[in-house]
Amino acid sequence: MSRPKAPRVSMADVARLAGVSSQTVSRVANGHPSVVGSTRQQVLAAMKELHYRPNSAARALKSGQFRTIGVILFTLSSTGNSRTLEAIATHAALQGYAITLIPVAMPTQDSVLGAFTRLGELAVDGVIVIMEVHLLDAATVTLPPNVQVVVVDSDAGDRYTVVDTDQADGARQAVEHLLALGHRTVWHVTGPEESFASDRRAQAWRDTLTAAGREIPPPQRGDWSAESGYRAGLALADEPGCTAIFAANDQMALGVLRALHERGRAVPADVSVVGFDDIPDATSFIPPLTTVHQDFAEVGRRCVEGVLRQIERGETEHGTALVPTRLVVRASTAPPIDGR
Amino acid sequence: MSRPKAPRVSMADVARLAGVSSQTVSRVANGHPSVVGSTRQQVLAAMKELHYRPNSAARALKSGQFRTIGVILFTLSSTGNSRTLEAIATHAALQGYAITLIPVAMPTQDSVLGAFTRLGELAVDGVIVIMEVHLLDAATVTLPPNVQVVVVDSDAGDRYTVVDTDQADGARQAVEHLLALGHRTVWHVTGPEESFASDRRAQAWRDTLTAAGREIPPPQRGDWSAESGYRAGLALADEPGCTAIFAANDQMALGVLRALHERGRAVPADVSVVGFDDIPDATSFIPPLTTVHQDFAEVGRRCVEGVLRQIERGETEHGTALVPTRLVVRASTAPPIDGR
DNA sequence: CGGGCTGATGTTTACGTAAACATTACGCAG
DNA sequence: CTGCGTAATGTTTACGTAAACATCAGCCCG
Repeated sequence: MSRPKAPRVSMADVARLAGVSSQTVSRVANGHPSVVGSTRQQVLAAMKELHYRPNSAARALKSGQFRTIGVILFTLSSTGNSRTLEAIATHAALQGYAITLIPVAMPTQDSVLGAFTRLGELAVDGVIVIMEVHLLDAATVTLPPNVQVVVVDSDAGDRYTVVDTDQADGARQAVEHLLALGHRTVWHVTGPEESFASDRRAQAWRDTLTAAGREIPPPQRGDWSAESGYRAGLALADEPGCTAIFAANDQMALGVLRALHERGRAVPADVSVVGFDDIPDATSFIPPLTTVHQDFAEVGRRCVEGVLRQIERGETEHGTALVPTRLVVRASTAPPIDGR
Repeated sequence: MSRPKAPRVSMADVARLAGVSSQTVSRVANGHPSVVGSTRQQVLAAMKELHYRPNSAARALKSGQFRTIGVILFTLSSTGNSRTLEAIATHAALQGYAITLIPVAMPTQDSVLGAFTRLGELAVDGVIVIMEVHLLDAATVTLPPNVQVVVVDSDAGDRYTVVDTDQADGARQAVEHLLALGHRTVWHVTGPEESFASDRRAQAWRDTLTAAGREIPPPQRGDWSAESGYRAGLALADEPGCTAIFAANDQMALGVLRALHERGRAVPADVSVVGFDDIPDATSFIPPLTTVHQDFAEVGRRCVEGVLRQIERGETEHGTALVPTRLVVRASTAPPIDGR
């Protein structure tokens, strides 16, 4: 039934039908000016009749460009990654670039190295790495020389072009919001150790408390998952002085909310909770979550701009571009009950 | 600082250094048997020294195959899509295939048509469409003849190869679970109209109630978002006879939980709630959500298998492959309070 | 009125790979 | 010892496109 041997239509076929040379077909395809109107019409008609589609492999071979950007990432399960990826794909498409996904099975240097090795054979002009950069360091040696790199989630702005959310400022806003409400100090649930974003948020949390002259409670280590937030929340629910919690992402905040609920600590009456990310579901948490809004779309847009600038203009300017964040106040934060 | 003109290393360069012909290099690269050991070693050494990487464009031009699968989807914001995509990417990589993302800006026929037109020029051997198939119908005519298609979220098994979760059976399990607990009937919050998955779940809900001889309450229309679930939940909270709600996905269930909470209806004491998807966060809802687990990894794996079978063996067998679902009972369901 | 110039189109070539075909050299059988 | 077969390697060619160069016709200006 199906014909696997569908013969591909080439410029030569179109040229034959239109009665011109294949070079003229090429000129029409690329919008070259020096083709007279009547000829152009003939060629266009022939293209349409034969359903001509340019062969991207030949085009890439000739031009040395693939018009494709590779995106290396570890997982799509985190909201941040998948939303950044979506924004990247959208903006790349707008610029006429396709996206090739390069998933890395596990966040180990071996896996990353493997991904980069494969990358050498892949048809990409540039790469966006959504990953902590330390994992990338070992792999750098094998990076094909023509491939440009932009990195998210890193502080390696001296060696790469880095685009990231302004993690520190977001965390500062969260902590200051809680302090401004009158809380004596703020407890923190962190992300996993390997994450630069988590580090950065924790550091800013510490710095903001220090700057305000507040005590720094021991941080609870999480792993971004709601489950880990739940465990941290159970621990914090038993801390008598804990009236304000800043969770490093919304999913852990969800877990914290559940733990507090189970232990009979009311939010925000007894304890205030702030998250980070502003995932769409955050408005429907119980109660709706005060959180730090990240502009993933903007991060994606700047990533694409960054690689394209490198690819098309050969500019390799390193440095870090920070995308601002914004605190969104909902119902999970309130002043503490005095006299506790 | 950077050298944009890094000259690409070709087989000819390797051949020169190794003192053989480029054809011999090709044979070594492709593991052809008739190359004697010593020659092979020389070539491999030369490859390593020059950091040779095969040029995929040339290879594709020669072979007519790109070893790439395109994935067309509308959005990554839904858990299902992004997790299916991740599974697809992982399995494709295992088979030596890359994934090219083709995002469609809006779920309109025009957008889809545009995506498919671009597709013609893209370097892909096959396509996986994660989208309701009706949107695809208008675009089909422009599908390049060599490209194989597998569809998710559709009942078009007579015209395409379709892989999907067994939506109907999942919904049936959810409803039967609630009836078995003793609820008189089950109310339903649906997904958006255009979604086949939503239709299918709603249909199975209706059928299961009918088969049990129960009354069928008017369904509440949602759009997959937690916000829409919240609105539906507010409406249902005021329904006196409503003791059991089946939401067509977990996010809408989250919204329902919040609405019930705000109206003072306890879950599961007053009302039981069941979701669909089993997103990781579902364990941390208040209370932890009983839901229908979808095996996205398996869906992704079968999609890849399906396209590859078509690409590599030219088999174009249509039909629908259903991936089974499993009800996960947590704390959001319980028998109704009698005498209401 | 003719030479050169410009604009439209055709011809040649190269991109990197790999199939198809050609050429060695070596070993073994007659 | 000669010839043939086979295994190893080299040479040619084609894939589809587009840059570079070549050709041709018409027209402007001296």
